[in-house]
Amino acid sequence: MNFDAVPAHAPLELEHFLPYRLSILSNTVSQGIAAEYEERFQLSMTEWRVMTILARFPEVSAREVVERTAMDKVAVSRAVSRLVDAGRVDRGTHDGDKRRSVLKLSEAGWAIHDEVAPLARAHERELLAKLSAEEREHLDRILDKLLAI
Amino acid sequence: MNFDAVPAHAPLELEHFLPYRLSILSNTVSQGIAAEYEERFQLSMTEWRVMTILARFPEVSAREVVERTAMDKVAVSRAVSRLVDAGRVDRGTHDGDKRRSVLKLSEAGWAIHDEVAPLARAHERELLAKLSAEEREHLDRILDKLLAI
DNA sequence: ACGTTATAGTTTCACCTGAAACCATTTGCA
DNA sequence: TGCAAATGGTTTCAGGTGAAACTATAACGT
Repeated sequence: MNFDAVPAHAPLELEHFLPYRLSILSNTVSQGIAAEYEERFQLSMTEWRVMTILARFPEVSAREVVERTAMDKVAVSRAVSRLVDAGRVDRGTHDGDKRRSVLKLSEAGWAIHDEVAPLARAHERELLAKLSAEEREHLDRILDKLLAI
Repeated sequence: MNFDAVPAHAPLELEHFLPYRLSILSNTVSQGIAAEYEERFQLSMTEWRVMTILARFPEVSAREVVERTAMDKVAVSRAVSRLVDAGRVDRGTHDGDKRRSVLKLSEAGWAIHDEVAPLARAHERELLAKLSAEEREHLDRILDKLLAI
């Protein structure tokens, strides 16, 4: 005999559902950091990500930025245009392949980078402060595994 | 004497930067799941999230959905409207407070829920399969800490 | 050498998103 | 009781986003 008046629909429990928890955490963290530099420097998150790539790998093409950020190529194209317009990035053309752009931070771009980078790092430290040293190591290893293709 | 020709700009290493890694992981995972049901059921991720809440907590108001999902109230309002239009959610008015809506899944809504929920769970299992039982426990505890306000 | 195919990057389009303004209703308090 | 403030929800507006189409250039195979 079935005493359940309503069939068991087995609803998802979002608060224990890993993809959902990751989404909440990621949004909270990223928006927390972005909120600081967006207003202060009129800098969007995609623009900032492009800048971090150009800081580490000067003279790359837009395509390499796409590869290194996992961002959409349209998003990168637009972010780069805005950065060039704002005088934060210099865009040249590759010798020998006129399709390719050659991107690097301008002086102004470096100046902003050098202000925002410590700010981002401080946020990360604050987040990691909630964990023990052991947990930080675990998280690092776990993310490595989950992010492996 | 300073032998560094260029000042040390200390660029961020995105691939080791926690907020960035979380963002990549979260997007990959969520989009992987959403890709399956979006086309098959014309169901957006926000709509699906609203449905999971209504599955677990029948007869809630839109405001409660907002509270439980950490989604924007505009996004919830629109998702609910689409779900009502599609006949997947029934929207009534609260007795004694005509501002409040009373939302619940319709028969059609439940039918879709019962197809998508196992699919979502399967994706989560697949993701967690990359980890050992111990790592899964660690991740759970770590997320608890990081998500605590 | 030359036409097909591939690649770098931009534009278009259709949609999603959040902040702010807005409307209706309810609550709180003088 | 009556009026200001708060609340639930929707609409508006000003972006941001990705898929697909497009342009320009380069690479490849015959």
